[in-house]
Amino acid sequence: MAKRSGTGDVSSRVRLNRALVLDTAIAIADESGIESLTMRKLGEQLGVEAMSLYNHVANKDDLLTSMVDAVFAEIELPSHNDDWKSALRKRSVSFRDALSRHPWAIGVKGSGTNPGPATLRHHDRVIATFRNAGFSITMTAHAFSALDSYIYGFAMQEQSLPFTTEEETAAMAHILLAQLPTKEFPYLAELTAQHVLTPGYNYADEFPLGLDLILDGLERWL
Amino acid sequence: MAKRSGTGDVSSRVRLNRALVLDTAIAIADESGIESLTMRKLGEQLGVEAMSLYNHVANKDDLLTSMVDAVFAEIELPSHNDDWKSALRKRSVSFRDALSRHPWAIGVKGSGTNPGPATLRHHDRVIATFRNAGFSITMTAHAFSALDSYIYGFAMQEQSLPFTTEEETAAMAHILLAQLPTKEFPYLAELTAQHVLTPGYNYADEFPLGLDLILDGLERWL
DNA sequence: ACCTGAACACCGTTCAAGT
DNA sequence: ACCTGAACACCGTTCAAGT
Repeated sequence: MAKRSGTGDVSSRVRLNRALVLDTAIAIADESGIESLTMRKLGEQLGVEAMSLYNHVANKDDLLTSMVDAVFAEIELPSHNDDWKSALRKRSVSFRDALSRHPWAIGVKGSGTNPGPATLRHHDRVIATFRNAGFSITMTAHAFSALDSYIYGFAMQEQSLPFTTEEETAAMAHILLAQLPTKEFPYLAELTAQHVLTPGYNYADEFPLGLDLILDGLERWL
Repeated sequence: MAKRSGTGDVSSRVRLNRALVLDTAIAIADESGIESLTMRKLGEQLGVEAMSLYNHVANKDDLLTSMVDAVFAEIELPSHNDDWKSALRKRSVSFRDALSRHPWAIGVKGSGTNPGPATLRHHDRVIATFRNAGFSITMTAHAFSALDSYIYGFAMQEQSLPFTTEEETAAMAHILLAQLPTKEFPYLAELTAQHVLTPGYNYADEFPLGLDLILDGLERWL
C-alpha cells in the first residue's frame, strides 16, 4: 500500500514493460531534470525496486539512448506534399519544439553512437527531401550539417538560459544588469538593457530568423 | 612517496592554488572525459585528499563553470583591424577549435547562468563587432543568436560522432553501413556509402561551409 | 519470467580534528 | 591557513534468492 503511492494505479498493479519504463523516465526527466532521474527514483515512481528495471532495460545508458529515440519519434517528418523548403521548415520547427519539451535530450552523450530506429528514419527522410529537391550527395551532407547544427545549437542556448517566461526574463535581466560592470562591458549592457528588457522579448522568437537565413542560403546553393 | 605519483613534482610539493586545480581538472577532462573528473581523482592527481580541494573551489559546480570560463579565455577575440566579417570568421573558427580541444565544455549545464569574466568579455567584443559594422541592436541580437547557435550545434554534432580520425571514420562507417537496413533507409545508406566513405572525408571540414553560409546571410541583412 | 534484499564499489560533501 | 580521516547520504550495478 505504501509502495504504490507513485503512479496512482488504483486497481491491480500494472505489469511493468519497457514502454511504461521509458514513458515514466521521460516524464521524470521533463519535470525534474535529467540529473534527478536515477534508477532508484524511477523504480519508486513505478512502485518497484530499482533492480527490477534491469529486466526491461540493459542498463542506464540503454535507458537514456532509448529515451532520445522516443523524442525523435515525436518530430514531424518532412512532408512529401510540400516543397522542400517548407517541408524542412516545418520539421525544423517541430524538431526545436521537441527539444524544448525535452531539454535533457540534447545532453545525452552516446546517443549519436548508436541511433535508434526513429532517429534513423528521421535522418533518412530529411536526406531524402534534400536529394529529391535536386541537391547532390555532397551538397546534401553540407546542408544537413548546417541546418541541424543550427537547430541543436539554438536548443542548447535556449536551454542554458536562466529563464523561460517573459516575467522571469525581465527579472533575471535586471539582476544581471545590476551585477554587470557596464563600464567594462558596454555593448553587452546595451544589448541587455535595450533588447532583452524590451516588453514582449522572448528568446525563442529568434529561432525562425536564423532558420530562414539558413534555408534561404541553402536555396541559393541549388 | 606513494601519494605523489600523479603529478611527478620532483622536489618539494607544490603549494595548491586555484589555477593549479583548474588546469589539472581541465587536463583530466580533456584526456579522460568529463565523467571521469571526480573530486577524488582530481585530488589524487594533485597529491592531496579530495577534501583539500574545497579550500580552493566552493564545490564541483564552481569548478566546472570556472573550467568553462577558462575555455572562453582561449578563444581569439574579433580583431579591430579586420572588417567585421573576417574578424568574426576568425573568432568563430577559434571558438570551434577551443570546443574541439575541450569537448566537455558544451555539456556543462549552468555555465550560462553565471558566466565568468572571460565569457562576458568575449560576448561583449562579439556584440561590439556587429554594432560597429552597422547592425542595429535588434539585428545584432538576431545575428549573434544565429551565428553562435551554429557554432555550438556543430561542435555538439562533431563531439557526438563515434570517430575522430579518418581511419576510424571509415572503419565506423563500414560497420554502421553493414548494420543498417538499407532497404528501409536508402538515402541514409547512400549518403554514408558515397560521402562519408569517400577517401579524405572529415566531418570537421563541413564547418567553414555552414559558417560562410551564415556570414553571407548576415551580410545580406545589412 | 519477473521481482527483491543485500552487497559492492563508487559519488559529492560535512565536520571535527589535526598541523 | 590549509590539509586529513571518518562519516553521511547518495549513485549504478551484481548476484543469489525468492515467487
